[in-house]
Amino acid sequence: MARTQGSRAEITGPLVRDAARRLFARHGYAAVSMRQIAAEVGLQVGALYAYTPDKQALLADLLRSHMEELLAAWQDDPARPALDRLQAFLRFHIQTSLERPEAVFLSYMELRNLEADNRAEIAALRRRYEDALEAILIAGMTQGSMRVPDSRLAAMALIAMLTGITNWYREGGRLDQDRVAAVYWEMVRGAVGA
Amino acid sequence: MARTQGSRAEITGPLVRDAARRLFARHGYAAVSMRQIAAEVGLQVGALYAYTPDKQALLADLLRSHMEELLAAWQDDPARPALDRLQAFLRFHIQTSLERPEAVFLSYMELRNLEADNRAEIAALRRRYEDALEAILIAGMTQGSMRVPDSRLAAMALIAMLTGITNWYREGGRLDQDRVAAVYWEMVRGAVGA
DNA sequence: GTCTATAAACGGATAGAC
DNA sequence: GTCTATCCGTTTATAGAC
Repeated sequence: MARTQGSRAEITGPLVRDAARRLFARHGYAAVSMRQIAAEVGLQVGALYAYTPDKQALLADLLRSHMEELLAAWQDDPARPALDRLQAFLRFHIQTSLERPEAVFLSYMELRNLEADNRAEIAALRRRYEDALEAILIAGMTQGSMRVPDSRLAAMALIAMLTGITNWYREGGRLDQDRVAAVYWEMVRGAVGA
Repeated sequence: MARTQGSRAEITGPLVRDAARRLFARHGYAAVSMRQIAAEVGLQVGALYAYTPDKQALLADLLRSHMEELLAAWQDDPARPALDRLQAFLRFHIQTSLERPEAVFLSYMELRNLEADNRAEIAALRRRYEDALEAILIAGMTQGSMRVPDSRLAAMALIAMLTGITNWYREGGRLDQDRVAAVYWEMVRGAVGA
């Protein structure tokens, strides 16, 4: 039989992280107090420190786990045609971004509020993600199915373009996710000279 | 002969705004204290309140004046070919973004820290800027020189893509501003089906 | 316009009881 | 694991002297 307290802890931990993610994304890391996070979960401040050593570690955990999940979820097959891989990347990026818009926003916006070593770690993870896209573009040029003036800049441009969707997309809006992906795919295909 | 105090005020005001812009962009609005801003300018805290009623108004002023300068500086000529207008927009957006990366960053990142009425005002200005780009895309489709699947989404996609440059561009880096503009222009042309 | 001093609230984090 | 209580530094903003 499950221990009451143990079971509670397994639930409370994720709740604390969910609340922190939501509040940090909405108001900014510095603007959110530990008291606000506690209130959102239904705890008193002191109890939060059973789940994180301090506020900074809470933010670093959110960013690190987001990037690690992203990298683990992305499945590429270098044997496939580059254009197919690019379309798969586009769908993957749009879907995960719209599933977790708060984590995406945080990862791009709150890097500056991390201490140097935490920041370097997250930046390296993000760089691996950018490299995954650039590898596809390089393959496309080698295969002759794409033509981009600079693979590094093209990767940065495409990620910025796709991530920007989270700034305006609203569930139940004019276009659903599939339609958005189709529209962006047409533009991306053109941008890479396909 | 100029009054010492009057002359000082005309200089101090902009200095306060410059310091606030720099610090807000670097650390985030909520993370920056009025004391830090004062120290940056060489004042004591109390003196800041001669230039702004409060911290919130200081941020709102920065965002509003940035957007208004942007809109005032953008000179379009609807009589020209749409592709030329689009290239002019691209050059304009890249140049102004790289000239004032801090203001650009603030305008996109700190909207959430404005009170509702201030936020609505800035959002409306930003919307006008997006509309200026969309108008060019619509003209391009009418003229038959462009083909985009959705003019609104295309405008949002292009602005996100171009603004993203501020995230990685470094003066004296691998590519200078003209080269960056040329690379992006090739991608943008493709994206709009030209 | 700028200073010093201060009010009043809020920040992160910890201690000890249960 | 959670609560209450508290420490102590910092925050925005204001008052009054110069």
